[in-house]
Amino acid sequence: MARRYDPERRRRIIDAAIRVVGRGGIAGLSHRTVAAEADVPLGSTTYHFRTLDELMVAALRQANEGFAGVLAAHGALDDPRTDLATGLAALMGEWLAGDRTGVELEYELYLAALRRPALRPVAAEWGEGVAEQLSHRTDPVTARALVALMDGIFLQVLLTDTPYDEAYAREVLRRVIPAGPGEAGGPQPGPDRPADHPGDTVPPACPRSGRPGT
Amino acid sequence: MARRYDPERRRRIIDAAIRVVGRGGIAGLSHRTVAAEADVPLGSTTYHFRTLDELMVAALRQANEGFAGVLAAHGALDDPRTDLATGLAALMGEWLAGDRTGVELEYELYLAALRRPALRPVAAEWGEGVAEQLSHRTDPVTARALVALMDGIFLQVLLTDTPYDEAYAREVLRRVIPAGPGEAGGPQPGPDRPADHPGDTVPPACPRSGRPGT
DNA sequence: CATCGTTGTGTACGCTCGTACACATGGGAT
DNA sequence: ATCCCATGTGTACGAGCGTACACAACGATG
Repeated sequence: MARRYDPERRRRIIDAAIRVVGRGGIAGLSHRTVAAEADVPLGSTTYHFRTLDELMVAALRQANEGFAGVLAAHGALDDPRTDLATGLAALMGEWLAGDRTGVELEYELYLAALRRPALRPVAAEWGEGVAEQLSHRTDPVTARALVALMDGIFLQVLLTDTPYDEAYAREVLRRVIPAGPGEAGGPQPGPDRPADHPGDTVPPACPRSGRPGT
Repeated sequence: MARRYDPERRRRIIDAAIRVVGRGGIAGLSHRTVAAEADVPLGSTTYHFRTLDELMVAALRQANEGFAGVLAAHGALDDPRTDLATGLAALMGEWLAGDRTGVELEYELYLAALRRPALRPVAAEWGEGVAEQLSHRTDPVTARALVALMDGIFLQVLLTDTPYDEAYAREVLRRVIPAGPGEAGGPQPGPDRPADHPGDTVPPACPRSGRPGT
């Protein structure tokens, strides 16, 4: 039974693809390299994934534990007493300090999606995931801005080989977050969520909650 | 020494490489495609550029006019009376409105630089170029933050197929810029808010354009 | 038991790629 | 004039690629 039909084959191929991309980038991804990494015959990869895009989408979606996963793992951000900028800057540092394979994978996907429409939904999902996590603490506009800023900071770190400067990240993140009533940057004493900030002339952002299908 | 036949050979190859990358992405760049585009024999491209990385560096450096070029072309940013956030948001819109080849090329470079160390300096240059332009108006920390934020916003626009929201960009850019002596650009809404364009209205934020299916 | 169709495997074809290398060309040095 | 060598060109080779396709294994079905 298990001998013939191997439901783990598919998963193993996907895992191998993630390792291949993590090691050599998307450019190094091919049916053969994945087959070799997964220790399955070439025909097996082409059977389960007719096209490379299909394999890429499956792999990258499974590796969905990017920064959004780090955020979700630390419920700390849900605690309204912690400073959001400080927490985000710390989590960014944590993510960058570990195995950078995940970080590189995420941004490789981001940038590869520029040319491959098939990857766009997956790339968009990640940003939305982070934004959704943040929406518990701020308004949608700020959440989107924070995502954009963090993306830019990550890219700066990855592309310039400069070490991650957590204090700098904390500072600029704090600037984006509209100051609540009272102190600026400190823990928020108010019990209810600081949703809107007055004088905000920006239209409400698109919630974009739909999840694209496979 | 005296050039032999065609001193423009090299330049023509570089131009062809830029067109090739702009059309099909870096993935479509090869000695042969460039040779075909430039209408020169294959050996000519390999002679002038022994390796593909070398050709890429030359091409991308030449195409490095990018956003820094747009900034430089508009001396408007040097005028301290204009609001920096407003000006940047407008220039971003201008860059995105035109031929997007340049924008895509820029971020294509980013992608390639993630995995190819040879391209990293070129990628870093463009960010530094923008930061330097900005340094005439703000401190280095803010300049870096603005670059990061703009990168993130560009990526959001390119990846989600949402139209560029200039009002949103202006708002979040303004938050990053600390309120200075000459200009009031900070998040706090002071009594005199300069350079508020009366004309520009906000486009509807949720077009939810059809997502690219598989 | 015989048959069939789904699932998995091995191999081979045609293509593009980077690279190497022998050859052509013509201006400058002698 | 003769030679030299930087410059330019054509071709060929091996590697890796996506894809196609014939075949093997095995559960379901009659």
